[in-house]
Amino acid sequence: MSAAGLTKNQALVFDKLTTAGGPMSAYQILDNLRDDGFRAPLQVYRALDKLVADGLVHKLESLNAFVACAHPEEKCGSHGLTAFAICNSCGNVFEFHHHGLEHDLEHFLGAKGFKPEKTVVEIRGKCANCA
Amino acid sequence: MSAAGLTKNQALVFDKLTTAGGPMSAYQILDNLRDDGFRAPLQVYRALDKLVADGLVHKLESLNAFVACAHPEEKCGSHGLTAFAICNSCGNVFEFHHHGLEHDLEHFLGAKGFKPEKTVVEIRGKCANCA
DNA sequence: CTCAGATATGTTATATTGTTACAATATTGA
DNA sequence: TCAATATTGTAACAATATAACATATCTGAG
Repeated sequence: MSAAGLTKNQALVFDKLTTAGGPMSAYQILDNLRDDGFRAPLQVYRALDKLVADGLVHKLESLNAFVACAHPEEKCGSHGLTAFAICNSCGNVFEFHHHGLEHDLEHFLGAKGFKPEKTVVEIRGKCANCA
Repeated sequence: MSAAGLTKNQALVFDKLTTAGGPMSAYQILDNLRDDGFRAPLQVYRALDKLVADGLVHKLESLNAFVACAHPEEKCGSHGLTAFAICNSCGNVFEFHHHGLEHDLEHFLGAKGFKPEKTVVEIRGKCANCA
């Protein structure tokens, strides 16, 4: 399916991530799109850049991997900071949003004159199934 | 100087990071320790593994870099979640701790049965000097 | 002391992640 | 139509990290 306004490569990458339902590295995506004509990492990274900029995909910094947004219909970022709980056992990623967190951080950092642009919150641990 | 209980390589890496006063990539550390006999990345990564495990050094996931703990005297982790404000302009890193944040996250995730093991909080933005 | 186990270090090669530079193609609108 | 723009293709490379194995050093039991 894939959201509107995406180019062919962007749609391919987005579909692959959405179908996977979990995080994939750029090179996993590349390997999975060989049959669709993908040959070089740049094809993946360029698509990811756009998808991340649009909030359709998130980068997991502690994993160097990418995951489809859990609710691409709403503009991600409009409902508080985006955070991820990542299970170290099964690899499942749970995306959530937390206004309190965002307010706390803004208040704390605002007092120091720091202007946040992008906030990374990733909690690594064990999910309910693996605990 | 360097804390007690460190081996030669660990002390060299720790001193280098402490002296730098800011984040360094593993390969920057390697290059800076050539004169001390460092030849291969593994020498750096092994030292970093120990230093990070001991809480003397933190890894900045969004930067793939490492920084000396701002207060190695106290065991890091005993005073709330460790977080970093990272200036996108000057590269300065401000380490801070926030109990509220930690409680919020624990409460929120605990309700979902998720057991946190390590939490990454990195706020990228502009510091007071660069804003 | 001494020597065996454990720890730390050294070295080479390789895997993984990400970017630069440039060429070709496709799209769009005046 | 055709020129400007956006997108895609390709090759080479840079940066980050680990695997596998060899050597050296340290430490404690005998």
